[in-house]
Amino acid sequence: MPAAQAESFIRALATANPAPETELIYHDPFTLLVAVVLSAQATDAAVNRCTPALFAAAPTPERMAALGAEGIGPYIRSIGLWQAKAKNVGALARDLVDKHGGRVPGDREALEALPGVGRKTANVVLNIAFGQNTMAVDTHIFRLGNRCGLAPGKTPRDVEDMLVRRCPPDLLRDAHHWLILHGRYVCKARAPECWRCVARAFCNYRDKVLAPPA
DNA sequence: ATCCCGAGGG
DNA sequence: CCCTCTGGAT
Repeated sequence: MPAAQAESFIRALATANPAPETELIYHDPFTLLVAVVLSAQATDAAVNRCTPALFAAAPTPERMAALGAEGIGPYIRSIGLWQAKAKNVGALARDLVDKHGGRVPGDREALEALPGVGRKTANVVLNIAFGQNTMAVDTHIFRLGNRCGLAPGKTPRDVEDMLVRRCPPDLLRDAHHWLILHGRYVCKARAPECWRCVARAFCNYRDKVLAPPA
């Protein structure tokens, strides 16, 4: 996709929130980081349901580290992969206390060194909590990009670089967040809801799955 | 019954 | 590259 068209594509997606009911409820670095770690393979609703009690019990890295995997587990048993996540979050909080003065580091290298934190999670935290020019390319964005011919045959990392390069600076925050939601709730893997997609004009598959259910 | 999905490990 | 973890969605 040509540069000018890519910018239009990003602009279209960045100006419409497709799932206002699942809006991100955490914005400070620590709760955001933990919430994102818990989000893999779980619905936003499930994460938003169980995290308030968890953060009431452990609002800081110190308290979370003290809770440990055994103490964290009971709060998150309703979401997928909870055993691994409890372990990761406990170890992550321990690392924050021991290696980062109880603060969430604001650089990629340190974030990705934390247990359970990969490139995608680091990019979300860097963008939303630290205001940096990053884009988290998860499989939702990757699929959306592929269906729209954003960067045919390219790797997720290539797509990430392209989005960072093409996204107008004033739209960075919204583009990052709304792109994920579009892939997750509109341009879904199984039953995409093309009839309410703001990127229809760019999509190569729209004619095949455009109609709403009867 | 099968797919979803990010991180980590083989 | 492949596989596993797990509850939820379909």
